[in-house]
Formats: sequence, C-alpha cells, structure tokens
Amino acid sequence: MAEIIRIKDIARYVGREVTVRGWVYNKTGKGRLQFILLRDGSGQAQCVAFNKEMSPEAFEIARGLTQESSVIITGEVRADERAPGIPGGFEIGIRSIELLQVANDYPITPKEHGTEFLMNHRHLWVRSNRQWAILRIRATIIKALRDWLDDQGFLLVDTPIITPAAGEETTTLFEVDYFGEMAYLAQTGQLYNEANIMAFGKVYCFGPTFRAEKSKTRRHLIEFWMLEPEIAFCNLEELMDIEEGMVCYVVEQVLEKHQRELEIIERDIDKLAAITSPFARISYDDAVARLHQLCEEIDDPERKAELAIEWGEDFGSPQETAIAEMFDKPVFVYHYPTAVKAFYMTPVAGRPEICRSVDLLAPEGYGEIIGGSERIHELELLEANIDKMGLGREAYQWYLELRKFGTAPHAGFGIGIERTVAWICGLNHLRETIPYARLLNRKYP
RNA sequence: UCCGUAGUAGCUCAAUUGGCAGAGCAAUCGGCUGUUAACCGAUGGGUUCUUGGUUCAAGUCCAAGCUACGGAGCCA
Repeated sequence: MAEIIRIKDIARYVGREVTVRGWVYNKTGKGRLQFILLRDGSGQAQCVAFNKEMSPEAFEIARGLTQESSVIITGEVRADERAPGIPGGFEIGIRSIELLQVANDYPITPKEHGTEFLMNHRHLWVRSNRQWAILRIRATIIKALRDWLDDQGFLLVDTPIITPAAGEETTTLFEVDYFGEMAYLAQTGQLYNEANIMAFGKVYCFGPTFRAEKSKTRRHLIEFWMLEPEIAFCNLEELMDIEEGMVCYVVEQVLEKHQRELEIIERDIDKLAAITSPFARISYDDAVARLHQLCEEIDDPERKAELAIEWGEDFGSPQETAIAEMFDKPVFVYHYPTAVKAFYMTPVAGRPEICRSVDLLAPEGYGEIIGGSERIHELELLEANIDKMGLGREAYQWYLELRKFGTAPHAGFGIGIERTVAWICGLNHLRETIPYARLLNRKYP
C-alpha cells in the first residue's frame, strides 16, 4: 500500500509510489496519453495516464474523467520540468486509479466568467486557483496579526456578538429578537476591550462585526472581520508604533510564506517589499493643506470638485485615495476633527476641535485599513459627550463605571481584515477577500 | 438612497437602418504518446430579464418594473 501524501510535499517523494486524493482541476487528452491536473487542497500535480502502464479498465476511467471529478490515484512520483502544478515540476505516473464520482457539467470552466455568475457559485469558485491563493493569504494575515500581538504580550479576550446597545450608534444595527427583547449584532468589541484592559493590560478581540448599512461599494461588506487591540497606559504615538510594527510583520510574513500565491494572483511583489518602518505620520491639518495644494495643481474641474474639502469635513473616498497616493507606504493621518469622530475619542489639549485619533491609509488607493484613538478616561467628559450625542447614559452604565474604578489613559484601534487582505493581495473588491461575502444584495450561498 | 451602464445558448460575447438567432468555450461522439486555455473532425443546445405598447415585421423602438455591475454617501 502506497503512502498517502499531500501534493505540497510531492518533491520529497521522487522515485516512490504514493497515493494522492483529490479533484480533477483540468484534463487534456492525447489518445493513449492523458494528462490529469489533480488538486488536493494543498497543491496541484499533473498525473499522467499512459495506457501501456495500467489496466484497460483503469485507463478508461482516466480517459472519462471530467473537471472536478473526485479520485484516488496511486503512482510513481517523478521530476519533470514540463509538469505544471503547485509546486509544479513533478508528476505522478498513474499506476491505478479509484473513481469516487464523475462530476457532470461543472459550471466554472477555465475560461472567463462574470461577477454575478461567480458569486452565485461561490461554493464552487473557492476551488479555483486564484481564490485558493487569496484565502490562503487571508489565513496567514490573520495568523500573523495574532502571532505578533501574542508575542508582544497581548491577550486574546473574546467580546460578545449579541449586544444590548449600540457600540457607536453611527451606523445601522442588525436587530435580534432576544427572547422578546431587542438586541443587536456587534459593530465593535471596543467598549468591552476597554473593560478587559483593566483586567489584562493589553488585549485584543477578533471576530465578525455587522453593519446594516446600505452601502454598496468595493470597500464595504455587511459582515466583516475586525481585529481590535486595546492597550492601557498608551498614547497616540505609541499606538502608531504598535500599528506600524504589526502591519510590517504581516506583510513580511505574507512575502515569506506565499511567493507562489502572490504569483498566482499576479501581485506586484516590489510594492509589498517596500512596506517597512517608518510610515509617514501627517496631521489632518496637514492632509487638508496637501489636498488644497493638489486641487490648485489640477486643471480638470470635475476632479477638482471631487477633491475639494473644507477644514472640518471628513475625507470622502476620493480624498482618502489622493492622500494615500502621495506615499508608497501606508500613511498615518492623525488629529481628525472631533465632530466627525466617535464620542469616546480624547480631545487634543488646548485644541478641543480636534481629537487624538489616527487612521492608517493603505497605499495604491486601498484607503483606510485601521482606525484608532486615545479614549476618554475622565468620567465627566465622557458623560458630557454621551449626553451631547443623545445616546442615553443607561445603556452605557457599565462603560462609564470603568472611569470610576481606577481609570487610566488608554488607546486602541481596529484593523479591518478584508481591507487588509484586499490591499496585500492587490484586489479591487472585498468580495474576493472573504470566503462567503455578505453584500447589500447578497447572502447566498 | 442617488447617478451611470448592462441583461441574447451552461459560460463569455456578436447580431449593420426594425427584416431567417450567431461565434468561441463548455457538453456529447470520434482521432492523436508530452499536453500547459492542447489540437483536428462531427453533433446537440435559445421564454433574446419580465409585463405591456408601436409595427406587415421587434433581440433592436417606446413605457413601467426586476436584477446585476460601476461610482457617490457612510465606514473598517
């Protein structure tokens, strides 16, 4: 009985008989010679069926295979430059073949398809090379984020998904019937993180978040994954150091572990290799000034109108992209106007119209991937802000209590996983960064 | 929600001024000992998004609707 192997390890088995189990990714026939490209989840290997090396029955099975048919193949591994695959350069000379199922009319062919068709067949699309590569990189990004934080002394502390009240009350919430009472799906774990740092010092939560916002762009999902670190006794500058170190580590890990995947999705590696410390740090004031200057240099009136901004306004998508394009690495923009940010962000001493907030904008037009801030730790100020926003103190009772029992300055941020994946993979839409995207008009499959 | 574009074979698309519904790929059958989106030959395949209207005649023109895509707002 031959050893069952995974195709990613095929190089170690040259000259030996092995068994691989998987699905037919592609097949080309040359009469008495059949080339079957088999994928097993770990990689792809060309399996060659030659009628003189196997029984007539086995050869007929090989000849009748269709795309995505499932098989168990046994044969000898040999090195051959001509063999395609992942890793490629190795093939299996089929000795015997066990057919599990002939797949009929598999809808996704090796040719091009439209977005709607592919999204309707997402449960099959994930088998395709490109999606396989992206989702593997996604997994590494998540692991790298967590590894880095764990190594820096952060503790993973999970926060609830069903919550009694709004996190930020800025966007629309999904409502849940909680035994006759109204509850909501979480938009952020941040408020709970703020409680948890008082127990553990440095924490992060990682999970899905939900926004019932009717936004329909390449940068939005209804359900997306966010990783949110929170740190006690941390200021904005230290926060930026953490974000920068973390992002650099993630990019480094992807470059180290996924050369082949990046090749499959045709990502420009040089642009990723350039992502090293330090990142530029500019203030909102500075960013607005840069936009004003850019506007003056532009002749096209339409473009000019798109980029126009008054101090105090939040950046729209075009402005954000324009600022990011001024740099070839991610750029921090800090000290946003207090009015456009959340109620818990600390005002700047002496300039209460701006707050101790910072966004990290990814290069190449990918926009904001991280948003963070110093949190207000004074009870009176926080109460005043909650009243001003009309949020109602009752729902925030426990959150306010954190400012009564040993309050301390602290800061934190949230990194959007899908946006990070889109940037690192160079994708133009978030729908490919998550296995099953939830979009405004899509919850199937 | 607003603005723009599109909807024709399983998929990707074509169809001139309103005049017989087409191609490539996929599928099926046959051929081929080194294919890389193989190639060669043959075969089958249509509610032209829906409803209504104009016309001798509508894929094409008109009206309404549905769906998708792109962008904006909002945000990670």
